[in-house]
Amino acid sequence: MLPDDRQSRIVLRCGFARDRPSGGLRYPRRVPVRVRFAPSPTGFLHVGGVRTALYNWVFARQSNGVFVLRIEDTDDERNREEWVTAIDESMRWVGLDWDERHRQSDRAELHATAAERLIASGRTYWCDCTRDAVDARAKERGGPPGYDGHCRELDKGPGPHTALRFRTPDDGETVVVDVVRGEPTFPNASIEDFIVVRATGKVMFVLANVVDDMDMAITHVIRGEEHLPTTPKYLLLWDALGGGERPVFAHLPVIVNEKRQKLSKRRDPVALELYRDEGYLPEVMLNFLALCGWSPPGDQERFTIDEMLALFRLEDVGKSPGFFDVAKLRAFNGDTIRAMSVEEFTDRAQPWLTGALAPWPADVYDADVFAAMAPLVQERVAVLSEVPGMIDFLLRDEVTIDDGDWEKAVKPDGVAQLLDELLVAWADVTWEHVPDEREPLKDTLFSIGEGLGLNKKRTQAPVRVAVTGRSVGPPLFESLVVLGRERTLERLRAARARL
RNA sequence: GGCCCCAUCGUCUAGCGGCCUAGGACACCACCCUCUCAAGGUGGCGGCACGGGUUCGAAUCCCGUUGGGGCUGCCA
Repeated sequence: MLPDDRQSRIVLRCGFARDRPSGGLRYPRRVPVRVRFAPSPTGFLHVGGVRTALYNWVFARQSNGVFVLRIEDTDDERNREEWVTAIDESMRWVGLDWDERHRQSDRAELHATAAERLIASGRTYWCDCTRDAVDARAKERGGPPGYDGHCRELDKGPGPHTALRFRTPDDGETVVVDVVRGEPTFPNASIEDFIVVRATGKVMFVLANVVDDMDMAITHVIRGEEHLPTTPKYLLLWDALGGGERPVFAHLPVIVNEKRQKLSKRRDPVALELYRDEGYLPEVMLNFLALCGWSPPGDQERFTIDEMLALFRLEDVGKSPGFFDVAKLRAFNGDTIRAMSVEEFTDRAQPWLTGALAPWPADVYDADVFAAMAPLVQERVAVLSEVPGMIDFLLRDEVTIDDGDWEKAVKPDGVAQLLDELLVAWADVTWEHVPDEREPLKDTLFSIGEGLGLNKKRTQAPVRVAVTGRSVGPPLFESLVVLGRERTLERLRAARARL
């Protein structure tokens, strides 16, 4: 949390990144804080992006700063309007609200003006080398790939197939002041003369980025680590455009898959909406994503957004890549579901029961049936999309019997007789099950099983499979009471006939 | 290839020179509970990549090695 001196609304002195006696990274803490999350609408919002957005959002909120959502939609080839909507929806779903929202495509004029200023400054030159020519020359001289400065002194003017390059310094170095990484330093000689304006006249990503950050008075650039290598270019442009005090950077560790590679939209299941539809809870996603790169002091792992607001410090963000561990996410989600009141659980499961995500036609659902089963279902699901599968045998007229389960549970010797006796006994037993008190259903079943030398597991298994279709599910006797005597006996008879 | 980044149980992490015989969580295993599956309870397995320094003392600081990753587009 920022101290009270934020009120001064001026640029503050440097502070210590950590309260360690041995000192630490010094970085300016400017106020008022203005941060931005800048996704490009080339696909759904992915979990790594949400993590970045979250850190930005928290950082802004805890210092009374401004959180800017900037849609970087300057790549006509890949942008789609529907993805813009998807980003907004995803952001809303997890509750990350923005104070300002901009479309980079609306700002082309500003970018063009900046490009002109760059040209006027003499720091750029025109180049009409094709990619192939650049590669060919690199290959020829046997040097590293990349642009060789071919057109530097050729004094070419703008024209078709001609792009504008920024002339990088030949010596010196550019250091990035980074709250999480220290001060990565790049020799300027290793930075090639990069393109800032395409032959089409459109400015490139770095330039647009710099111009917008400058114009929006961004104080802290919090983004993925993959942007670190382009940061020196950013800084060179920032200075060339006279941006004044540079923003402070925080390059967040990448999130990787099980193969330790950066999460990719193409090969990994990373769309936030995927998790939403599967029944992961937004607060759990946020908690889990917060942990991808940061952890509160001590052993605490579960926290609310308010707790995170109180505890989060950018300088405590870790440096090493983190694996997106869905198993752990599931565990978190299950715990959170179990911690809910039954009312809340019922409420939040509705999309999968009666909404667009429900696996059955609207008239199949019966709220009374669900109400009777809810507490039992609640402690058995890890994600909400598993809810309908727990009770479908109670709602549908037909049960689909799992072949594997049938073989294992119903085929064994003695089951036929078990079913025969059960059909008789359950025909007039009191149809109720009150654990620890009256358990007529249970008692009759197990005494028949016992008489046939079947243990409890083997006794309940065939009944479960005959009635529910599967060998796993919610507690049997409670389910039977909801199902009712007639339908239960009907299914038992069907199973007996099938044997 | 070049530049940059990273390195504690299988995974995510705590650790900020002595509280470390390295703590927690997820996963896994065993047992208990039990009508199945879960949940819950108890216990267990399991780690400071390697090599040099610095220091009375290093998981912690420095250097190197190795390993992993990112970037290297007229994409963002």
